[in-house]
Amino acid sequence: MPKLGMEPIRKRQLIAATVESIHRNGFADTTVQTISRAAGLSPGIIHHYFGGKGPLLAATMRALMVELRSCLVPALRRAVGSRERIEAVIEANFAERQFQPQVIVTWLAFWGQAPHDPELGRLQRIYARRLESHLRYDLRPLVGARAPMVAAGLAAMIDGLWLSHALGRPDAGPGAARALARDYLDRQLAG
Amino acid sequence: MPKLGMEPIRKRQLIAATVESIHRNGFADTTVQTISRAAGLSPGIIHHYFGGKGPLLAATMRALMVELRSCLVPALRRAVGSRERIEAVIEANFAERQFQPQVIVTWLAFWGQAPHDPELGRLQRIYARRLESHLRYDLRPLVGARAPMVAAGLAAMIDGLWLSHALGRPDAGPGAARALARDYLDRQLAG
Amino acid sequence: MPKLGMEPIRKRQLIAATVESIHRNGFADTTVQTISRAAGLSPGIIHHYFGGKGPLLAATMRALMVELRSCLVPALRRAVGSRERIEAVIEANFAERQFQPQVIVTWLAFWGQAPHDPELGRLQRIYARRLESHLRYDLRPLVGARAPMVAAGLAAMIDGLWLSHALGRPDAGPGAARALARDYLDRQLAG
Amino acid sequence: MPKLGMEPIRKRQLIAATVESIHRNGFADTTVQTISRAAGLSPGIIHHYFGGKGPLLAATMRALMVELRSCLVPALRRAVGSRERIEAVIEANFAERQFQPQVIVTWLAFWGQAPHDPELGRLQRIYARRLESHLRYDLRPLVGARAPMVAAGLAAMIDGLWLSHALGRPDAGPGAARALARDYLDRQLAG
DNA sequence: TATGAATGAGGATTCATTCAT
DNA sequence: AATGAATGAATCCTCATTCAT
Repeated sequence: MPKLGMEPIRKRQLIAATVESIHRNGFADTTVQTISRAAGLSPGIIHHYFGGKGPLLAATMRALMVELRSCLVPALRRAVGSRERIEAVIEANFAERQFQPQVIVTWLAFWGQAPHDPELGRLQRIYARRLESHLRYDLRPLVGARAPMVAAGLAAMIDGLWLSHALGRPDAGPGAARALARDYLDRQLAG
Repeated sequence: MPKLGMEPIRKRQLIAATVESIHRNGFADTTVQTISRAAGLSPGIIHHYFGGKGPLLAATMRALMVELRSCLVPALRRAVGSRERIEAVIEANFAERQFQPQVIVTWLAFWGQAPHDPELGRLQRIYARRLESHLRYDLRPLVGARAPMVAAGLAAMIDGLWLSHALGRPDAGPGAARALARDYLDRQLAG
Repeated sequence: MPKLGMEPIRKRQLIAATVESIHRNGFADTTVQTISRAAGLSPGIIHHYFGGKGPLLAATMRALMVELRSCLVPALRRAVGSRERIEAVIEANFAERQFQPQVIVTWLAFWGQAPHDPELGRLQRIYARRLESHLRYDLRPLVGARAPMVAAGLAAMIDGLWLSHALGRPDAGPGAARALARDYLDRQLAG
Repeated sequence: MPKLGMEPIRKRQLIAATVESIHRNGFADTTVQTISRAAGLSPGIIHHYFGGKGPLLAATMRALMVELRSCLVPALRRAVGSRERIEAVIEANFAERQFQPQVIVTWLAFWGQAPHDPELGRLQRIYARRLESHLRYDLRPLVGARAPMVAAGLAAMIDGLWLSHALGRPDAGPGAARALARDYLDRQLAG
């Protein structure tokens, strides 16, 4: 008798194991074996549930995006003005879960791979477009025509701070990162 | 006597081919074959001159660092004040050669791999330390105690703009990038 | 659930194929491919079950030793006196299975490789020590202080006859070999 | 201007280097590179003088045979009777130069390879035939019809003692080996 | 004469994937 | 549902060999 309802459990397990393996071994050295071992399951299971390594990687990136959104959406709902909404975006990006090395390294890996994998590229473009359109939309009432430029700058700042954190640079902890991003925003809104 | 003095020529060729292959195929799909094919040489030659794929990758990262420095050093010499020196750093990082997708993607790939490869990690730490110490040194007379923070912010900004460019985001061309970085600096120095 | 219990079957198959390949191709030209082809299996299976070529070679040598012992032990049990025990050693070494060119050539190959491979060297030393200590122990009551010397001579004789057989010399068939070894023993015990 | 008369010098150098490399690295791990490095020359030189690795190996085995003969022939000339001639054979086989591990290991390697290489096989058969015909010829007047058997036994004894020495067994030094071989002869002639 | 350059076939090994159970 | 068995293509690397100089 087959156990029922295992699918969502196993899928979550395997996605978590993928993040874990990319963090531990790097993207280039992440194999079906390292993932399944990290999940405590057999290699065959990946094909059973995802149909291959590629689809699992794509599913993992999608899961990362969903998670980021699940941090962002409630914060956006609570925010009352344009500025608060932009700050909510910053907060979400530097929320504890998003700012773990595990997660950042995985984002970094997917960014590196995105130009060479159609599905990952598609997801990455969706993420980028969403982030900038959010920012631009809310920056418009605050900085007018400079909105696209400030949005680009803030997006770059956020990603750059992620990168600094992933690379283990000094002064790149969650607190400092948030402060630097807010400081950037403050100065843009001031002038 | 055989053809002599091929070593530096071949080494340069193979390093260029490595950058090319990482750009075209991604780091994870860059193999001894893709590199040697890009160089128009046989796979064996990589071991002849570098002793393996790993050393070639490290040599490529070193070459990238040397190139960046060769953009930076003369610009720093020409600069007369602290501010001019910081602007020289920005200029060098967004100079034409450094801002090619080929080069940026390669940097990105190495950053992703650095945490899992001792030699690449060493090189990456050297690069990060140099950049920030340059910035901090010259920011000190301009922003005083805020120097470390501004240095971290500017470094993140530079890397974030590289990343935006590598990921093909809009408004992330060389001109826009330079403008955003300079704008960041201006606002930090303004107060 | 997959096919279970294949491991011992496959291991025996691969060890037999190793002996076969060394016999057919020589040690230096025995590759993972020649072995797996002789076993009618794929090259990957060797790493699946043994973890590599080296461990398979060591396992093969161990299997040869086990086989030789399995000829020797019951014969020793049946033997009632010192002399009978020594004759049992001779019998075992020239038993049909041990005296096949396949097996002898494999021993010869391992002897040649033993000085350059720690694990094979270890096994070879175990074999040599066991043989001589058996012989010495049983020769002591028969030839007294000359036991070590006679043991060394008899061991050399046995190996030399193996070698002659492996090299296809005339008068080195199983019968002749046994007769020569027994003759050596007789003459040593006589005087 | 080409240096003249280098051929015999280089050939001797390369043959010595082959023996050295087989001793140090084993036959299976002896490559054109290990040989040329041991000779302090470039890899290309082997093809220049021998036309390849195979011919060099054959030349090395031939050189070993010539050396053994050069020990044997003068000793045979000095010998006055059948028994002295047989003892001369024993002496030659255990002469200092022939009983070096370097040399024995090389013989062992060639024996292992001989069944799979026509040229090495041919040489090995010549060696074996010569040794036994020498022994048989001189044993005839001493042991009559038993000559072939005693010749086979003595040949096996000699090779077995070589093997023992190569494998580093105790009581297998040059002195002990010679004593064991002579003892074998004595007892055969006695009865 | 002798070399280092260069090759490409073949080495061991790893990998994603398939499959019977 | 989930596994271990098994594969064969692809990986990095080594090798004997060729060649221009």
